[in-house]
Amino acid sequence: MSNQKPSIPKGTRDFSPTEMNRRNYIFNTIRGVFESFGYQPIETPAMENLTTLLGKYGEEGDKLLFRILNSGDFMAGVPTAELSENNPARLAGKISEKGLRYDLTVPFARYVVQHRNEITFPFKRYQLQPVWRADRPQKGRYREFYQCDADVIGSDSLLNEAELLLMADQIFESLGIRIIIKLNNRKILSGIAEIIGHADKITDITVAIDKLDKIGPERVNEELAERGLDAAAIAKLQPIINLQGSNAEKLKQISKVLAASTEGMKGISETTEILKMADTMEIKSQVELDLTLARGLNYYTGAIIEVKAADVAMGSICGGGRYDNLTGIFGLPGISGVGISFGADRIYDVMNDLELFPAETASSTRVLFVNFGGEEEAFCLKLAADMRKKGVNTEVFPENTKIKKQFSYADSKQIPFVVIIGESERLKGECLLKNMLTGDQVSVTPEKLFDLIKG
RNA sequence: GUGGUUUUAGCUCAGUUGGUUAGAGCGUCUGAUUGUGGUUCAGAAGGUCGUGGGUUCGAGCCCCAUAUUCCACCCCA
Repeated sequence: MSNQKPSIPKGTRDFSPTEMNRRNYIFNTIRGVFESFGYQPIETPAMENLTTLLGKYGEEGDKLLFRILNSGDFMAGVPTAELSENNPARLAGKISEKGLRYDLTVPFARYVVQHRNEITFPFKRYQLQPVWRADRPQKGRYREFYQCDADVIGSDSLLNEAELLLMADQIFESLGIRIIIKLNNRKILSGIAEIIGHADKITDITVAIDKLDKIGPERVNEELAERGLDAAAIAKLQPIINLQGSNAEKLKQISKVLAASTEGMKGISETTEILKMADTMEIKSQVELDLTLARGLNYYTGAIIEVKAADVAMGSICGGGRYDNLTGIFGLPGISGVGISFGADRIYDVMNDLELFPAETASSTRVLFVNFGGEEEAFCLKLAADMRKKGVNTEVFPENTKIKKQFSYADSKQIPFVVIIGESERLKGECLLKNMLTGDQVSVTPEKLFDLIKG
């Protein structure tokens, strides 16, 4: 066996105990809010059939799918002629029929169709699982990362949209992250495209407008021209590109432009309604109507939601929207869904940058019993079991080694209390409790230990 | 997928025009202290310089390939 250097694939990471404690803090917060709104957990397999995944994320998405080589003799069904053809796409289809999931929404759509007879609609589910993308890694971008999705399927009510905004508001408030919620609507975008006479160019228009705050209005106009829009159409777009003011003012201005578009006006009334409900729900974060928001255009049909951290430059940390016919491709048309997805890894990075993690996320152990072996050890084990029954996270040091070593251990794990029971303490029926933070020691009876430790 | 960038001890980084045995801080371990951590002092361990080739009397340093990191584009959580 040669001595190989250990490594992990590009864009993946190990999570050490401190990171895991912090990540779990994020997951628990998200899960808690999801459950408080009545969402129920499901999980789906890491891998899906490629037929489920392909074609759902556009051409780019297909390229970013991790494919799994068929087991056994994966070359069995490939005619020798095709090997020399140099057609990777065609060959890939024959030697691979499974892939790692790219997001949680498409597998969920598949799940809903497959389990339609067990599900009561509206169905509210949440799902906290990793997804994989063969993207080139950079800051805030990983090849394996966790999404935390909450979706409602089988309800057209805009109450769901507003509720998702409220959940985002509550989650980021309890994590201590100040956010800006951006809201848009696919129907408004369609209306704009329709009005300027380029309904077919909606993707080009939105992709270009999406870059507004990045490259500025002039270069957006250049890009629009490059993407095949005539001068008249670009001129008509200017009121949209230069849109300013409060949400109400923006809606007023857009409705003037879109008056002739039924779909556009529908988008405006939806957005007005969502904003009104968000207001009733007393959402604390800033909610901003932003027409340049064009994420996930491949399947969103109504509201589009994106959340950015107010105090850190990072891609979006949360995104979502309504999709009217996602289950249609799997043979169940006419079911509308709306969902939101939290990017746990980016939220972690934001919290790390802003130093928002509470100190107690460092370790979960509250008390360590020093081990002196023999009868003292037996005594400690009983006491420790009692502590755990009362809900205190408790460790007994596994070996009778030097006290110094045992204290160092407690210190490095940031365990706040250490209990010392040596022969003299045991004979007196007492234990010595040390507070590691202050350095104070008190001698107490085992009965009183819990009260002093429970915090 | 395109262009650029990074890689030296567990971590963060020095390392001169290519020249003896590659250094520091932090961390780890041991001891000062056989019932006390975090502070202090002393000592020790830890490197095929990302990997594989090449040039050279001689390569951490130069050349090629490759992996990896980060950044911009594309796209996205």
